[in-house]
Amino acid sequence: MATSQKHFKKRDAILDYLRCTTAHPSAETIYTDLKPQIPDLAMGTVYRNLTLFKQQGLVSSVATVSGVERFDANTAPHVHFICTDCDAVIDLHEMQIPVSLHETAARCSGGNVCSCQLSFTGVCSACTNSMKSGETA
Amino acid sequence: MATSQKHFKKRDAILDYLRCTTAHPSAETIYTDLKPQIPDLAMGTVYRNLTLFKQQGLVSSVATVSGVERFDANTAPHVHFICTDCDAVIDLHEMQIPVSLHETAARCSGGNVCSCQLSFTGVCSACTNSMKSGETA
DNA sequence: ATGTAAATAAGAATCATTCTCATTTAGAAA
DNA sequence: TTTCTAAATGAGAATGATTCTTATTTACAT
Repeated sequence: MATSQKHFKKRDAILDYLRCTTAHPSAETIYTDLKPQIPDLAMGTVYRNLTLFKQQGLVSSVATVSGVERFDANTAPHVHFICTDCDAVIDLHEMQIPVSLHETAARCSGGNVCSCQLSFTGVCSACTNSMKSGETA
Repeated sequence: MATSQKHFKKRDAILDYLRCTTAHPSAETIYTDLKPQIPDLAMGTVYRNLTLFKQQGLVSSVATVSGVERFDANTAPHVHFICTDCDAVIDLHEMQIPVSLHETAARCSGGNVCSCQLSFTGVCSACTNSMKSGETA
């Protein structure tokens, strides 16, 4: 369980779900996937806890894809690839964001930098391949 | 005027507005700012043309800040600073996105990369200063 | 047992965005 | 100049994601 033992069943389930996936799910995906195990889960609970996790720094919002916010329990800065075809948000593990960028940004902006996002948009390998083999959209 | 001379008065006004600002406005800001000059402008027209511009590659969506999409007529890849306090989206001109990153992303993802976004989140210099001098939020 | 404060369910409310459809417009054709 | 046509638009309805409200439930402390 993620936090204490008190009355945080749903909260813990949501955080655990996020910690066990690299799919960068939306609130609705989290809800849909947890609903069978937790039949009395409500969408409001998912949103409320996601907001809380963001405030606590346990979860970050990595992108808004097709108007839908996507979440990640991996709050370390890392690089994402966003597919415009299937809306997948994929980690690019091999790529690193140079720490120096952070400092440069702070200097250039004159403000306080607290996070950084680098993302590439395009068509993922799966979609590229299915297009080649002529599947219907 | 931005395109031809036909019946694109509103369209051209929207594109010109975007080309003359570095504020990365939302659809609503565009609407509000143009409304005095173009009293019969409708929100639908702003959204419709923004969608068109995106398809044409004339404008890109640079971020979603507090649930609102922000637009930029500068489609060259560049770095942004997003203020969590005042929702400003500010260009960091001095910073460059290395072209090599693009190629690395294509290789790592195995897909086709078509655009890239690097943004830093934090509190901008203006907000940092007004906090120091103790203004009310 | 009872009280209390936090967590939740349910659904209403909000807000950004998209859609529909009737109207207007600019240019082409007659 | 009229008429025609296709694209652009205005107005407002519809949609969909997210937030809010309120009553209820829960877990723990008393």
